[in-house]
Amino acid sequence: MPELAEVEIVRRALSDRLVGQGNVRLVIRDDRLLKVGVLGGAAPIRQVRRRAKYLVFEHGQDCWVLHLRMTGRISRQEEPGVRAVFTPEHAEPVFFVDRRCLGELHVMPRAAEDAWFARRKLGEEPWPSVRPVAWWQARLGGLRSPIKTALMRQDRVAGLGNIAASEILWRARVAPQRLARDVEPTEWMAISEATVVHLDGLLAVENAETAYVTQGGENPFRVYGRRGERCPECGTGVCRAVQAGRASFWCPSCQPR
DNA sequence: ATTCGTGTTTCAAA
DNA sequence: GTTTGAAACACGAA
Repeated sequence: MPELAEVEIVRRALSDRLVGQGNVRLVIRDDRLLKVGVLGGAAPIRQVRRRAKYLVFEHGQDCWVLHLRMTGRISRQEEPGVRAVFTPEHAEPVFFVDRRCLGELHVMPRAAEDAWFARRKLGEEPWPSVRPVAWWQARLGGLRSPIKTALMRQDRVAGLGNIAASEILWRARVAPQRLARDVEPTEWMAISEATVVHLDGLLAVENAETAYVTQGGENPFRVYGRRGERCPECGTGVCRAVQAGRASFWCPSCQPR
């Protein structure tokens, strides 16, 4: 479940295992992973950065942009679904696992990175620092769409996905159906703080170790995926509805419309 | 045995 | 501007 926090966890893990470990080669096993560009040979990886949910590797003169999409993750072990393998000269290999094969790798000269991201039109990041109310109002305040849908607008605020949207609104006590333009300043503040609390919490719990084993654990979320279960705050049954084609979860008592 | 739903983002089309 | 559906893909659950 590549939430923003998990992408950051993966970034840290890959940075630890690939930077300063001599020449690194990326061996692609499934050609569908490489969408654009030609993969170079062995070269050092200078750094691993994150932009929204994209990972950016500086590899020699090239730049690798990797997106985990829905099921991409890393592993230290050989296992079914391995699509590529990072092989550093002086460290153990790291396996990129992606059961659904929706992950994407784009290879380009480093000079082309800015233009590549400019085409994606990504908004600014709402994390790790708490953004002021005016920041949210300027980006989402005028939208006529529901706040839950607005939070996922990558061109306005980059990095919040379907899970995060439900979780943040639950913490902020704002109903997902409320229109973004109707959200009050105090509610924007709550959303802003909830964003940081939510992501910091995931980051603290899912340390670099668990990032290697994201499957099989218990649902770490408050309302996401918990239709019918009791709200951890008040005990009311959690509701589920589809908004813009995506499942939303909320507590009708804590988040009145 | 089919069909449905699934964390991502980007399109086209209504 | 907003919303919807589809697409990329594989697989477990209903």
